[in-house]
Amino acid sequence: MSIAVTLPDGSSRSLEDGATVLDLARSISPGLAKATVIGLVNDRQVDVRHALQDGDAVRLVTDRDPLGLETLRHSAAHLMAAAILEEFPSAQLTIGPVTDDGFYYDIFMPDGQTITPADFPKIEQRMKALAKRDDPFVRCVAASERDPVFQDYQAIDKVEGGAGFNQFKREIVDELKRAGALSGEPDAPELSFYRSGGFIDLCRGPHVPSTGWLKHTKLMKVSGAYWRADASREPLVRVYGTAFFKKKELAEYLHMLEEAKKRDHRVLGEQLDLFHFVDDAPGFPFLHPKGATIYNLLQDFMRGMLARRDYHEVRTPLILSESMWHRSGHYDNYMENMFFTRRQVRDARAEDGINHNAEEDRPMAVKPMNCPGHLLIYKHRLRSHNEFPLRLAEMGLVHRREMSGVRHGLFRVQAFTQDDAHHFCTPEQINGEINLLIDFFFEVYGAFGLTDVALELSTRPEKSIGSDEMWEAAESALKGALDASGRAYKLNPGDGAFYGPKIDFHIRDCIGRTWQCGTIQLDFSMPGRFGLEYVGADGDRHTPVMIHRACYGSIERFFGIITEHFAGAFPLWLAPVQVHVLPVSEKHLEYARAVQDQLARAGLRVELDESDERLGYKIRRSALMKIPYAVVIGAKEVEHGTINARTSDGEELGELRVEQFIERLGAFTVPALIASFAAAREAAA
RNA sequence: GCUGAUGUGGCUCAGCGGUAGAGCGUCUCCUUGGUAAGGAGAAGAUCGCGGGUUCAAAUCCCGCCAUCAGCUCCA
Repeated sequence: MSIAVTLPDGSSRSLEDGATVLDLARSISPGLAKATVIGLVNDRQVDVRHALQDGDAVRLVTDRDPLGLETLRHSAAHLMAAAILEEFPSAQLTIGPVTDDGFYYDIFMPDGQTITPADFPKIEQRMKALAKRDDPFVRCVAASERDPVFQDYQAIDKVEGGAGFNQFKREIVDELKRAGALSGEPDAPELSFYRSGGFIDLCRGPHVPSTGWLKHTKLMKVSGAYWRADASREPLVRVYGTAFFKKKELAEYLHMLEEAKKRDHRVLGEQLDLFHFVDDAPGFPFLHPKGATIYNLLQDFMRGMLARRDYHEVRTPLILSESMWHRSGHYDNYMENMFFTRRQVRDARAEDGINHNAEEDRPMAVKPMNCPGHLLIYKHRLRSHNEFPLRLAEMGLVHRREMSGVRHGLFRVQAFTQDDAHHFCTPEQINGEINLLIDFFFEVYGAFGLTDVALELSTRPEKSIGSDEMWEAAESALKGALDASGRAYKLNPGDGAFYGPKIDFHIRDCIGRTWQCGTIQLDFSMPGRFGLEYVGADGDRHTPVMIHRACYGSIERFFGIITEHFAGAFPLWLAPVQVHVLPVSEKHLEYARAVQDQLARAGLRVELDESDERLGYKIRRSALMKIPYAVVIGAKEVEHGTINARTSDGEELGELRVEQFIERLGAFTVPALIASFAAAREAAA
């Protein structure tokens, strides 16, 4: 007797009757058998010991699969729960799910007991011992509450001194029973338990084959939580941990967290005097001179890139009438995130002399997006297809209300500048525009050394405007352009903008974190709502297609991202101060001023340290401010008419003439940088 | 929005019922110095905001605001 199963590539494999997922992996290769965490059988997750049936479609999930890592972490949550029960026998387990970067287990601690990070070493010790035993995770399905497994389970997770087991698991079991578990019906949900060594937990599964897989775990922190996330219910202790397949991966993750802490742009923003926030303007950054320099350079660079691609820059108002936002659909879809104006009128009859509810004949709202403004510019006169593709760009300042608790430095603010643009074109031109944009964006990110960029295609969300046909056409247009570009992309169903599907650009920084920056959104809806038209070659009027796009996304946020990416040591062209002139003593000030002048005339941003400090101190201060070059001026330099340069990380360039120094710097202005790109492209072509 | 923590000179923090402290930064003076911290002195604070308790509140209680960490659910 044998059975046949199919694999994702469509091939079929025959196996002995009763063969398991693991047997299937073994039949392919021993390496695969070792790496297989779980199986996906007919789209259902199962343990490797699950017996296959004839005709099953099987995918083997390995340690390289995100789902494999999720499974590992779920199993690690069990391991931690077992260790915690050993350490705190009266603890009652509730739920222990996986999160983005690890797992947690919510635990009820009776009698005012608690778990703190001070308990972590003991718990981790026990987890290590349990992992070392390499106990298999065994799935057991209970047929009834009298089932021995159920009885065993109750013996472990019981309320100390009490008869039954804990009320939380009881609730879950009762819910499952209501859903039909233990009913004996053929399609009833199973009431399953997982046994590993002496520990049993109620669990849907699946799990890694054995606890030996769980050697690389770490407890991270504790926080409070409530049962069922309901503040009126029992408070629980939530213990967080993380787990990886390999020791190296865990070490890298911990190192990344440490690095991220060191690079925190909010801290660097203070240290490097870039920006700050004040309580009375929550989520509204104040850019200091140095921060504003970087912000302006980011804009300059983008403008340079736009100039080579036939964009027309515009400026549109911050505030438009509310009716405009009704028409655009923002009012209905985005109201909670918008700022509205309110008219205040002096009124002697009012209690405080002000009428706060003065009637507004034209209520106004602050723009959360720039598109309506651009639509109005388009609409100002009749357009012809000969102008297409028409690309309107704007460094547009938008305001968006954010729920309290989500603001975060420059990453999540309430006012930010989008490097926004809208392309108006014919349906036939979509493909070309999308491809232009993809290359464009890659070139921009490359200028910051951000070369690891992933694309995602997001489709229609629940809350959306426009007909089914429109969405279908828009989605297939984007997909077609992406396929034609030959670049890999991931599908992200239901995550599009309310007016159209989009392509998002996720960039990976130098410590491995990813950030969504660029976006290209196709919109078949807004032009119609605003009555946009163009005269086609046929002399008839048509509705144009509109593409919304931003490359940095938010300049403020991008600023934050590169601050962390470079750890504050910005590349020369972006450094707010590029050269720091440090005279050894007052006696060399005059010559130092001449050097400063010469460097500034060459287009460098130069600062002269006139303070009455010793050289060592000036160098230290210069290096801490991460100014790329320090130029030392002493008696020798004055005499020779030279300078003595060093970099912020201590590399000495030695004594040289100012012209020689400047020559060595390469492209340090935005125009020079952009010209170097053009030269590189020509060389490649 | 929810949970927990925090809010003291420009910055980082100590003080936690009894006259507001330190370090860094700033300013002044001395020093004229060669590649990551010379010395001395001074200025600088309605202790987040508003109420309350107390003879007395930065300190205790309540509310609000802001910040930080996390969460926004089926084993």
